[in-house]
Amino acid sequence: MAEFDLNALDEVIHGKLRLGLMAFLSGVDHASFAELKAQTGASDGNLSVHLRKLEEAGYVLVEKSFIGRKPHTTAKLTAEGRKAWIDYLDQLKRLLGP
Amino acid sequence: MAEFDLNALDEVIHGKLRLGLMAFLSGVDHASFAELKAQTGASDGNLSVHLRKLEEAGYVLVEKSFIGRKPHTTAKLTAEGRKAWIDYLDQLKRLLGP
DNA sequence: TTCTGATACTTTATTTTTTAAAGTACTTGG
DNA sequence: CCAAGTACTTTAAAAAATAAAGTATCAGAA
Repeated sequence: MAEFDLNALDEVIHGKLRLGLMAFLSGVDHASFAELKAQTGASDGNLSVHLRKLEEAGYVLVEKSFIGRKPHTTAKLTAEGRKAWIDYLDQLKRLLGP
Repeated sequence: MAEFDLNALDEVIHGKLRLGLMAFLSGVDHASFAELKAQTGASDGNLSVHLRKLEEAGYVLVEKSFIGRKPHTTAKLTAEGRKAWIDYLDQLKRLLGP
């Protein structure tokens, strides 16, 4: 009964944009909204929405501050997020085979 | 401007269930509806829908025949599907890093 | 100084996907 | 024959992704 265990693939991470965000964030300490936007090519709206989902899942920590009067958002992986990322990668490898 | 090129990730393949189907089909010559269902754990409805999407994309060839009076469906990757699969894997590797 | 365009976001609405539910058709075991 | 199971498809409902519009600030040009 050795199934291809699809349910083990983390939904939250699997979405394309979020996958890109996680991949990028896994390689840096933190990143700004603008950096994430440039790296992933996402629209503002998309980025905002998906960043929030990752935040709600506890995978990224989003910090909002002001530079002068302009809002400035930075994101970084949480410990939980890093773990989820590693797990996701493991599952993917298993799924994709040898 | 070296972006994480998310758009290069094939939408059709990326969906979880279809990813599982492609992964499984890439390792066998062909498979029956029942085998695919067992391997992926998908419900009948889901499998039917996603199999059709893969078919519409030209990635799998679905053949329907009768064994006695019962319908029997088998699926196998097309050449195009195999290529798309390899491309997908390449893109994924690139995205996920080193 | 006032207008224009750009940055930095969020919220809401629209569309697309995914999943779940129900339905059809046939077969097999009791 | 009847109940239960296989093998699907179709339709409807839920969830997700994308796009559009809106708020607020800033920076440069007229």
